[in-house]
Amino acid sequence: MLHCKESHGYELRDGLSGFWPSGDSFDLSTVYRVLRRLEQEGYISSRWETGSSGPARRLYSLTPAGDSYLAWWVNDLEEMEKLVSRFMEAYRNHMSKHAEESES
Amino acid sequence: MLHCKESHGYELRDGLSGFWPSGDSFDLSTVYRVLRRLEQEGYISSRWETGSSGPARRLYSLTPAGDSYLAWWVNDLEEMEKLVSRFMEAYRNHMSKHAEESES
DNA sequence: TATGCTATATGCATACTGCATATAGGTGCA
DNA sequence: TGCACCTATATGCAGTATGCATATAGCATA
Repeated sequence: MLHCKESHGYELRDGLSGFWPSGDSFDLSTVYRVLRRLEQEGYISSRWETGSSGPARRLYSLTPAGDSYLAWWVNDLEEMEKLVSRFMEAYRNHMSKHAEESES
Repeated sequence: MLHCKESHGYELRDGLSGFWPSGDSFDLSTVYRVLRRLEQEGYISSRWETGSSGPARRLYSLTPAGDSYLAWWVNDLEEMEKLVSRFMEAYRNHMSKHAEESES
């Protein structure tokens, strides 16, 4: 999301909700803590926005290091996807054999 | 794996390694602790096997509750797979648009 | 002026992880 | 026999992540 545009914690949580089933999402405190950690590690940077309506917002944006980190992270997630699909294949394979044995 | 046949911690770790990339797998202590927890929760049960070669083994097998739990767990994992693939689609979509904009 | 929404932040108890370490039986070999 | 090594289970500890509760505060609107 930060690769698309700079944003703040509250808004990011709302955006994340779209990926979750039936409304539940990250706890807000987790979102803020992840943002703090990513900033400490240099992957994102923040500035305060006071002009808009409502209380002040801490706007985060991706740094070049964050850009690289995102690419690495997505790659890692793809590895995890493969791992899960290897398991699912083994599981379905075993279960169908198991069903055949029960039949006979 | 326990749905296939009863087994012990050391062996389960070896079996798990097959799913991981390039040899790395769960830490053994994690395996043992997960087994203990699953037994406490009633999803698996154990018995000691002393007859075979080497030190005594604690053989675990799936209980009926564990069977149901496995089905639930796989279903949950499928939900997670969908979540990840929703993200990956959004990510690739955004990245390809981003590349187009850089071109023009 | 009081209620509620937006927004950020911290405290706390609980839980999981990796790494190190303890323990102990068995196996092979000099 | 003695010793090194492998199998097997288990615990301690520090670091880290999580959910829930709570604090704080600005702004909107009735």
